[in-house]
Amino acid sequence: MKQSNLFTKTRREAPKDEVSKNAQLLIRGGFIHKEMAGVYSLLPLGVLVMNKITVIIREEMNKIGGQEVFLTALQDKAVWEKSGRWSDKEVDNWFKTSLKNNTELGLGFTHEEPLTNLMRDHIRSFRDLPVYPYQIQTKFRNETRAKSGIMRGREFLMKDLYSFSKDVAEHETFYEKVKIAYKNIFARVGLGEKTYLTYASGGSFSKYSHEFQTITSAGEDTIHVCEKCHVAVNDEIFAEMKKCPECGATELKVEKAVEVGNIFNLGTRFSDALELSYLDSAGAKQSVVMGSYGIGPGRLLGTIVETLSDDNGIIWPEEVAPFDIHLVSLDNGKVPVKETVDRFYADLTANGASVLLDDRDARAGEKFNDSDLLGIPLRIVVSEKTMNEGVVELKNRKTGEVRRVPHHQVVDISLSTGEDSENTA
RNA sequence: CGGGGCGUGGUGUAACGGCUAACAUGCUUGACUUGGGAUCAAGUGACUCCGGGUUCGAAUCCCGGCGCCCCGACCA
Repeated sequence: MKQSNLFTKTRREAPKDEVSKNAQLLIRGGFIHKEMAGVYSLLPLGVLVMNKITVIIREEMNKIGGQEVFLTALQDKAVWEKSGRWSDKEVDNWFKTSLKNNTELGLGFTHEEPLTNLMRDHIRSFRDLPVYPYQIQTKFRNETRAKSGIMRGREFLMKDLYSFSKDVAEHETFYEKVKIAYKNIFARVGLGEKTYLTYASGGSFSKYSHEFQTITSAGEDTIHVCEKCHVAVNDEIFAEMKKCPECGATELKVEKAVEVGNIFNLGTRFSDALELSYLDSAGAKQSVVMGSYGIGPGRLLGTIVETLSDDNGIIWPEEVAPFDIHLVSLDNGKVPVKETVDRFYADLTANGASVLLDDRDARAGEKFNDSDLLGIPLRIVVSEKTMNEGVVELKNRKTGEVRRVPHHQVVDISLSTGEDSENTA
């Protein structure tokens, strides 16, 4: 798209009430708008990135048998009373409201109960299992303190996958598959290196649960990292575990980290409470074994910015960047820059690249600064200078590497540059 | 929810209880420019968060409300 058509503006300074790097850069670049504390709207650029993230998540979920559903935000009190989680004593971050006739409703902070209840319509026999529905939608939590920009809000996008299995063995097989799917997701969004499978307290049904923690000073959690095994132990259980659960090493590195995903064994907690059962091949009634697997796409977005930016702005990984290429036109009217840029735009787009064309009537410095701030992986500059040499300038946002490429090779080289970095991500 | 800090043009800041609330940036117009937010000129833009109070006089002091940030507690 043409940058002159983009209604959002970049700004030099972040609002003073934003301290976190993720919100500062995302606001300065025009990706998000703060509505109130802990509540952010996505602007066009933010939507582009968020869609990239959710597409990756969907692909990986579908690959392991996930089936997407879309559940309601308004929640039925009666369903939650069955599991005992309607009470404010059990769950203190409910947003609750009511109908005109005073019937109480909740705004979903999670969806175990309604989904389990819904699945009763579809699970009768062992032949109906296993099944893996998932959802990507807004959750509401009345946090006593929103903080860290978009990392901990009161309204946020969440992906939750739920597994319904015949027995513990079947559940555990799937649980391991999710671990791999999650690793794929974090690698694809550019956080693979810094994200650790982390052992954490498990609740009532298993000794441990697993979190995925990304190392960043903006994180709220403390983890003990085993570099050798690329796993970590959450501080909350480290006193008891004392070592790497995989190699037994006791000298672990203490890091601040943010929880970007978690996988949970739910056992039969919800299936029993909501009477979700099936008949086995012998005709006997059995409890369904459940698991839940969350990733917060919004928190992921914040974490990417938090960990992959530099002093000049954001550095988007290839797969989540709002555009593949930032085509910057420096047109002084002396040589036909515009015609050339338009041709590259058409050619690149025709070959499948998404391109943001900076066609604004602005000075080079402003355009370069904006380009760095927006963080599109590849910048192509066309100016009088490059025109006179019959080349364009390609600059890699991440490495800073600059190459001059003859006009006839621009499309090929630009597209392959993207693929290269994708493979090494 | 406990503690602390803060609310001034769109944004970032300044202003002893006392002149027309200042500066930068943004935005508009023009000039000159065209490879890292250049320069010059002229404009635009604020009931100083809201409501009370003290005072001859309040952005400034006091009370209440609302909002925002930070630390802690909490976080399926």
